[in-house]
Amino acid sequence: MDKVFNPKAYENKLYQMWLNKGYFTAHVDKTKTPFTIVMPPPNITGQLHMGHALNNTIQDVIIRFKRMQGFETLWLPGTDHASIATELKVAEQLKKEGIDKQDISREDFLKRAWQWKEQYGNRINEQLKKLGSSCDWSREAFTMDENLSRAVKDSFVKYYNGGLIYRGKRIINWCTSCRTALSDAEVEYTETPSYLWHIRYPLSDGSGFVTVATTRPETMLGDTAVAVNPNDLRYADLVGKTLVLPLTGRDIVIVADDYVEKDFGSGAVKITPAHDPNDFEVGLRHSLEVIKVIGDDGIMNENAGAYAGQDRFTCRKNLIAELSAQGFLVKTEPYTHNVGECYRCHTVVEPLISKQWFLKMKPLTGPAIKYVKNKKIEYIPIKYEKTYLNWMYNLKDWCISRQLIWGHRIPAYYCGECGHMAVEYAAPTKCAACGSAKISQDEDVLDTWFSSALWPFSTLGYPEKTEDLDYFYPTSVLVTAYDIIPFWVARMIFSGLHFMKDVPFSEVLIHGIVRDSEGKKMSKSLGNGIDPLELIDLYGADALRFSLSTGIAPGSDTRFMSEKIENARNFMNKVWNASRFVILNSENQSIPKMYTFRLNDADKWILTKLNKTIRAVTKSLTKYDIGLASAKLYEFVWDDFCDWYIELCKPALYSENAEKRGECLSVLNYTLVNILKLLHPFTPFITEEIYGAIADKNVKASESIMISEWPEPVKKFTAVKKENDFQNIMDIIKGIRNIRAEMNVLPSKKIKLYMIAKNERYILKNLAYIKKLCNAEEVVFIADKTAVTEKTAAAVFDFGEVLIPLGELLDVNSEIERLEREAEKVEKEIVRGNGMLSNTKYTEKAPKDLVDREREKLESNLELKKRLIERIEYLKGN
RNA sequence: GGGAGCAUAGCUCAGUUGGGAGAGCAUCUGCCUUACAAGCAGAGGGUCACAGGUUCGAGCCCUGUUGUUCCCACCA
Repeated sequence: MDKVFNPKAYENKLYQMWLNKGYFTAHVDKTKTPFTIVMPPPNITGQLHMGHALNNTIQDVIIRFKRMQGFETLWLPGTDHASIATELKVAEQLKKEGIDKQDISREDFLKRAWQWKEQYGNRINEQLKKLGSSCDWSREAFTMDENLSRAVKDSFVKYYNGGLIYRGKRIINWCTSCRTALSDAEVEYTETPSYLWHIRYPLSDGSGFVTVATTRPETMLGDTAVAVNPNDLRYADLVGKTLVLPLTGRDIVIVADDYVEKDFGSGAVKITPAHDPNDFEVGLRHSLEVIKVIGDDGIMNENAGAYAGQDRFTCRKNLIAELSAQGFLVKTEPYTHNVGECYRCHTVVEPLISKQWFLKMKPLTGPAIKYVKNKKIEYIPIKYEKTYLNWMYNLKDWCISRQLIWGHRIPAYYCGECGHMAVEYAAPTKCAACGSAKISQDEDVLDTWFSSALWPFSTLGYPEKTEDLDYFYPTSVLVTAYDIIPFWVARMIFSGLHFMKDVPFSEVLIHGIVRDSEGKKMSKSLGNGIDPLELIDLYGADALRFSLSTGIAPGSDTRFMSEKIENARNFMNKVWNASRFVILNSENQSIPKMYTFRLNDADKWILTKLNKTIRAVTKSLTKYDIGLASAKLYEFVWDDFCDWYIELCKPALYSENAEKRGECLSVLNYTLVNILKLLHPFTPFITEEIYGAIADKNVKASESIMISEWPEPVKKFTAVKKENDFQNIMDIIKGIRNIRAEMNVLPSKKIKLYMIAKNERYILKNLAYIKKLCNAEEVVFIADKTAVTEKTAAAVFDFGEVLIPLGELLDVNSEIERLEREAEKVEKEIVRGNGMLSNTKYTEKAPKDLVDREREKLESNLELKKRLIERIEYLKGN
């Protein structure tokens, strides 16, 4: 084994070994309980970033833990076709070749998109393998695979036949750059400083004017009314009259509508039904004309009169200038408001009226709310349930059609003769109404998220009734970041309930996002992203995984800091070297099986600690509290096992007694293997590599740690009391070390110790530890401190004293001061303990074992105080 | 406008059912002690944002205040 751990030497090799052995592949096995996770499918445009690394580390920790616990685990990977994102990438690629997307045929574009998929679609999966992800690649899915597309078509037709999908003209969010409709969830709002322009609309009869305010003046060309609040006395007698729309000369009517707030602005609102959702509603209520003035490309259209052909923002500028010149512009007020942008290309979204396909939300959200409220689906942490419910309550119908090429084409067919529309699973050959064969399919594709919503069951074979679907659905836990709850989690829930009549998963584990060291979101535009692959290259996949899974609390964001991964790397090195120590010492030794020999006090101590760690880690992982589990492990491995137990083992290991050596190695190997197992879900590579090198056959039951059994606590010995006793030995060691350090005794200097102890026999039994760990060469037990005439410093305990002769190194006065400080501390403890125990309410109400412990503490403190005072008196007397 | 979170050591963060405040990094001291200097031993450092309340007991539960972050809505 190398002196320093070297992940590059084994990571790829081990992953290949796992693959070859088929450990990742799940089987339908009715004798076992399934545990299933469907991976949030990364986009085929994607490259592994820290978010993926965190998300997949968490999933892999859970899956590996459950696999070792004996569940039939399936972690199902796959990728998403990412309609808009991919289409943008492909169009970009074409542009570099001088080809405009509009200029090539649908078929040619699709060919290119599939080429992209072939070329880059698998990139991220290869990167996930580097991370150690133990997913079942044999079941890998892609949202546009034939069977998944079948699920999409099937569910669309079912929704349609059930009256849940309809086609209609509504105001939708339109991206003028992607040239497609977007759902509400796909619009990102950013606060943007702009202006509120106040414009004067003259009354047709010349008797005055009404002032309206707007942030989007260019839409006034499509105004068909001005609305006021019905209770607004200022405008009461104007309702029904007409105004002349400036610059157009068109007459528009004044209507009264509750939507208008009296107190905002002038209390009069221009109404553009074609370009604003609220105005559209007003328009419906008052049967207003709908005039669309902005085209799909963001250019003013023929209805914009003189402004036709101008870009919407150029038009805005020109229009303002003209209004101002003609005296219609009353005021220009600075105004900051939220502007919607396309979540993919960040072009300002234009609300406009358009004929689109919608999925009705109300019938679907009902069950989706009920199942979550009834805890059939549990959010972890629970606070995200509110985020989800809040979103569900306020859902409007989902615009699911996209004017894109790359995606699932909508299975609606139109007759070229009579216009009859049919929504069918398979394309009809002739029109059902007129018999014509002139049938064409709807040009639109579906929102990417429509297919993502079916992921937990489409990947398992739906709509076929497959064995997989039967066995693995509902899945167990969904692991994802909170930012995707509306897009994905919510939609999977209502889709699963609707089509499968059962929840898609029973738990949703929400984690945070990885931010940079200053707490900023990592993004391409900021250039503050950190490449996980570089980190793997520098520190190893295990270090990256461990740094991502430690110090995190469920649901909260983490900052990435290089210190953190360095620390994780150091920990890996620690594990490596501790293992090296055990393995090298085990060479050519005869090692007995555990529990065939008498355990010594140090063994009992470490095994008790191991038992506690096994319980704690298992409990935390069961609750998916990855951060807590890894922290407990870290502490046990580094502090208890490495810093204490290994050191305690050295006297025995370096002794001539082969039997003792073997027994010691038995406990060392046993503890080490358990540590490796507990650590394996977090750091699979290093633990597998070390497991392979373990020589003690007694503790190695399987060929790979990955498929070994999860540790169970051993109830064989009641070591709690022993642990306390051994704590005395550790306290003695710590006390002596402290004095040595404070008195500047060189570590290499051997010292002599005098001991006065009530539990002399126990200490005697464990004396070798004290001698070794304190570098003491001689220990003399005495009955009374007066037996020592040398100048000594003292470590004082409730059970005795350790006197360390220091000769001229010792300044008696400062030793007295040191002991007095200690006595003071103890006195405080005594006052506190007395206070609590004299409070009858406490002794009555607090748990009995707690009170007992408090009593014991008080007693030992009283004893300690007594000894300290005696010691101080003694020194003063000299 | 509505909702949620956060505030703990110099920094970044943990903190289980309410039962004597923790880690890493940084700082200070001493050590290459035959697993590990990516290390070892020792030390210092906290009014758990503030003010109330519940309780025998509060970092943790309740109310309010201040600061801060995020999500949703989109009143022109």
